[in-house]
Amino acid sequence: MEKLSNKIISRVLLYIRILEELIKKNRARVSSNELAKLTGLSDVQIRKDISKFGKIGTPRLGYSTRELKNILEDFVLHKETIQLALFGVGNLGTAILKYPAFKKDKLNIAAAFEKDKNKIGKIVNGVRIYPIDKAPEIIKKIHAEIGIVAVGAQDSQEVVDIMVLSGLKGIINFSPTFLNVPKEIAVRDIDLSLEFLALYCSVKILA
Amino acid sequence: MEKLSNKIISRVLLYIRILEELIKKNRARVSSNELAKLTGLSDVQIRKDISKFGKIGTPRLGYSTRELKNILEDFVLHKETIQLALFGVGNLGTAILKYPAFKKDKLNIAAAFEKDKNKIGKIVNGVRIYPIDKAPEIIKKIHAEIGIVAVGAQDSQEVVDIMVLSGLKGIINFSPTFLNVPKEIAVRDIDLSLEFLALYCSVKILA
DNA sequence: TAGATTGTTAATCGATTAACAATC
DNA sequence: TAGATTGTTAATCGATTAACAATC
Repeated sequence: MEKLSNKIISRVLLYIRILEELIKKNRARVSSNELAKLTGLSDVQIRKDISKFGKIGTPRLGYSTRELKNILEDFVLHKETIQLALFGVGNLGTAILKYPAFKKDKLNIAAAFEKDKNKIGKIVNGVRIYPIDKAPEIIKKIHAEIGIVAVGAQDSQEVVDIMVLSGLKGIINFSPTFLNVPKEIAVRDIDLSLEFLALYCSVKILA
Repeated sequence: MEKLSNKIISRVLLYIRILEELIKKNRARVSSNELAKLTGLSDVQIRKDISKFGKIGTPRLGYSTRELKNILEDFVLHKETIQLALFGVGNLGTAILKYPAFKKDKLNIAAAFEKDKNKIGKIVNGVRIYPIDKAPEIIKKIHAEIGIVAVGAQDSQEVVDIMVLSGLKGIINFSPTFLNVPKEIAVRDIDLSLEFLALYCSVKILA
């Protein structure tokens, strides 16, 4: 099967969410037209996306919600569990820990690190908080592959250096700073600043 | 000037960030090549993006960091201040309130709403927290245009109904649920689930 | 003048949409 | 069989990259 672009994958994750809602409501079937309305995308795009996974639908009847969800999920979620390490358990870090994950067994935050001594040793949502200097040792032990930067801008580079040292292969960065990282490490920057958040909204509003 | 795509605008916001860093380090000039290294983009793309704003660079010398930053900022940030209203002051809501905004006078969270009575009346980062049922009244008073959904999945639809009622024109949704919203309201969904966060990272890692 | 870097035009690539054939 | 909906092929659109001319 041909490799899917990130764009398609992120739409597929959206389809999965919506299919779960429909299944919860005991809907057995759904048409591309209805999915279009629910997602804001076009029906053609949805059929095209789904067609990458095979001939799953039935003319006149649409798709089986359950079958479609299973097929999409099987593809999107890797076979092996990926372990993640969280750096920073402030408001943002805690929000991430508590955010619902729909397949906890495939992606798992295995440890969290903090500099605040009052938080060390605590367990938030099942995840234990360690001091930052233990990171290299613990990350190796738990085989974490991806690190999440949820510390303030002033601490982020320092934390990232430790992450690199610990052998992480990917970094999800919530800190609004430019990170110096060896290029073999994948970095995904996520910007929660008002400028970014409002971007698409306000462009549409002001257009 | 031709209208810019969201893709370009979000790169422009990145350029502004990096230019600010460079200015802080007293760098007067920067080449497209150096910006390419700092952003991970190609030098051609950077020159192409910048060329949309005019002939700003000087062959052999590159761009003036200060001039470029001012021009980009002037364009990206609208003239008028946009007021926002935040719904939900839990961990995520608090993180958003505290996240650094680089032009606070252009985008401003003017009020926050909560159902938790213990939080009502408090002020977080300069923003007062009101009970949710006051939302329609207060939103009209402060002329808020965009609302941020930072409540749990189970409360999100209820909160959104109030937002629609209050006359907001745009919604930034952090809740991992599908929202029922009249189509004249712009919705931007932001997914903080591990699946989404790890998406690009893990695809790259596992590729 | 020579060399480096910008800015632009043309080519390529990928994603979306339109049209329609296949199928239940 | 008729009608509705899927799946696919071709056309369009937009974004990126390559090549190179312009300029300091």
